[in-house]
Amino acid sequence: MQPAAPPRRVTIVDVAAHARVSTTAVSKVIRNAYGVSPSMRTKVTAAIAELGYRPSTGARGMRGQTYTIGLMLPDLRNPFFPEIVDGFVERLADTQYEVLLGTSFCGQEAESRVTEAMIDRGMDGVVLVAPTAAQAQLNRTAGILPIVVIGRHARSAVHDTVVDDDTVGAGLVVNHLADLGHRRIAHIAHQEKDAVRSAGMPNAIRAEGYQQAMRARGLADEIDVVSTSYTEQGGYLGARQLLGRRHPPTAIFAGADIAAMGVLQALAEAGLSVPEEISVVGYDNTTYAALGPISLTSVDQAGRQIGSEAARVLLERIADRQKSSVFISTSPTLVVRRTTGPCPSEP
Amino acid sequence: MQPAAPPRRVTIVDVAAHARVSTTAVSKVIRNAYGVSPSMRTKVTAAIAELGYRPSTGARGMRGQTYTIGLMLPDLRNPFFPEIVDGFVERLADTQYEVLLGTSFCGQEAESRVTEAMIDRGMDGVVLVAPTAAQAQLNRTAGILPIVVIGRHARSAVHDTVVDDDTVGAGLVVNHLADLGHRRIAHIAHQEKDAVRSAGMPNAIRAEGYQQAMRARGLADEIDVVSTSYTEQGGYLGARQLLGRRHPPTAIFAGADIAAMGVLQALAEAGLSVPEEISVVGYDNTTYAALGPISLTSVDQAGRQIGSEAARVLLERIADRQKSSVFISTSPTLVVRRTTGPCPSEP
DNA sequence: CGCGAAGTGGGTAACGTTATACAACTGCTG
DNA sequence: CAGCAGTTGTATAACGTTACCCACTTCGCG
Repeated sequence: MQPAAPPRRVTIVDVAAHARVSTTAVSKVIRNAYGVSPSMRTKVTAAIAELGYRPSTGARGMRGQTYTIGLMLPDLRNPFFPEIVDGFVERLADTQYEVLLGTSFCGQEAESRVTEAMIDRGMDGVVLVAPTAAQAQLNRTAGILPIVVIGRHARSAVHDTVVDDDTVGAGLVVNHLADLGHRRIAHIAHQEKDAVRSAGMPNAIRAEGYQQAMRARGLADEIDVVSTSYTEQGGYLGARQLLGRRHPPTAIFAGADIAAMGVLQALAEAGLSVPEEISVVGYDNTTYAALGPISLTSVDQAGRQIGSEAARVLLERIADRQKSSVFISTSPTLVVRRTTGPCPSEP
Repeated sequence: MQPAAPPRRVTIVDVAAHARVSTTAVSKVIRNAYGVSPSMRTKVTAAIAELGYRPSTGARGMRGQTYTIGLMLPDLRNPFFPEIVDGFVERLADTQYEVLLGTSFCGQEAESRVTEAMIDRGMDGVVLVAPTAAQAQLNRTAGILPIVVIGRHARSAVHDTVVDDDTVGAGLVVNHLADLGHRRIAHIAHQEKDAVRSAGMPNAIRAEGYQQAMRARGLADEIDVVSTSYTEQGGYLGARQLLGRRHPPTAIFAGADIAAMGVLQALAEAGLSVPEEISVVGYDNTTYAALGPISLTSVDQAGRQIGSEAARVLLERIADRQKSSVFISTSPTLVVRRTTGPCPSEP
């Protein structure tokens, strides 16, 4: 006895035969195209339901749209990205579009591989979150299909961009700490291997914004940047370095929450209590920051909003590929929790 | 002046013309099919490179494979899932397959929507991580395309399954705590709305395994299960409930790390020090647990291995759809960190 | 009543790829 | 040297859908 033969999929032809109409008619109905009478619609809809028909995306793609949008994330562990995804998917919820995700695992090569894969699969549009590809490469991709770039501060004429204003975010942090009386506020930055790449990337902007804000508060002399990486390890090493200073900072602004975790660990090992002896701030307001036992003051990037805006402009561009490109900048907010407090008075 | 017309994509016909061979020949080369001479291969490969040709997945799908595999995650925030993805993708790295991700946002409806979307897109196979669909539904899907189910303990004759042995995992926790002298070991479980659904799901197995292990250690009388949910809030509420007992537990086994976060928060608020006064254990060994300031003892599910095994069996099934189904069970390990310690002596 | 416009349905030719079948050629065997 | 088995390349027909065009009906209006 053979195991049940793989049942052939129901096609538009089957539906047409069942409803005793042409395939063209069925196609019109499923596309909501012009030229179908109500009675026709009823008949066809019924046939579709009875047969459980679902259009083949592959075949559709050969003639036009696939109703599929690709969203590339650099990494699945940073809890900030799901915020973007939420906002994005929510916006697309009552459209016909489906969202499929890809991840580059923070690698250049995988990033382009995934991007190409999405193009090959006929996606109607693609969102690239914090891509590391060269701008020229992004422009080339934008020539093939509509794309939205999230998190790169460079403007492009050929694709839309959505960013969070990291300059403002860094300013929020510095002002908050300065308002608490801190002067020796240090920053832990992420050092990109490739310096050229780094320009316009969030990490560079944050470091820049930090220095700018310090100067604005008359703290130019106190500027102290340690360049490691946005990792727990990077934060740990950065903090160790800062604690070794002749005059250690009274506040540390880590460029990312994950780095702040390493900072907290280093401080705990050094026997320093937070925030009594030293304050710590992160960036991204990830779920790490919100965890009760951590309760880290952080900058919230309005990820949902970013995702939502990205979906909006992508749909607009899919509808009109000639429209001029858009640059959207959202404003971050500061979430004060329990790792920041008044500057301890000097002994 | 018109903005550059969307350049038509290079097709197999273009390659064939450029290399002065038939499209069939090109097709054979890109598929590594039988019947191509070395010289032909060289010619075609060169033409492909020169033209930058990439096959259209949609068109391929109409005749056979799409070289695409779908991986559905219930949620993007649980840091355990990326482990599975890593192992999965790694295994597929040197195949032609691309992996695209989908997420159900822990919702029944979205789960089936995404699954259907993957089927419509002609995926060659799909991996479902901790799906909530009824078993009958899973079997139906398995009739359409190869699927691997991760995390459901029920065996199926029509699809492959990979699970981590949660019974063993719960046993590791209980034994570890009992070895430390604890007797009043409580468990915080996840209560599924739909009791039927719950059977075979990891949460149910963990609770069951906990009770089994307690009995095995002669602690049957101390069994104490609080049913809330695998969320920070759930852990918090569960812990509060346990602390209100006449004889509060000296150790709490939360069924998931995220719940353990809530437990730690509740303990901190109650002024109890961990692990001196009370021990806490999580499950999943997520990145939360590994964070320095948290340092939670947890059960590691070998996510990479699960993903890797899933990829292996999926490829096998794609190669031979008639092969009999496989049930793979991996063994968890206990990662001891700083939230567990000896049972405090009674005052 | 004639005629155009609007509305409705269908026929057909793509879209880019692969599976199948087959033709042409090679080299070997008896 | 006939015959046969491999080997190598090609022609062709799908696969499921949609865009385009055309035919037919109905209706309103001069």
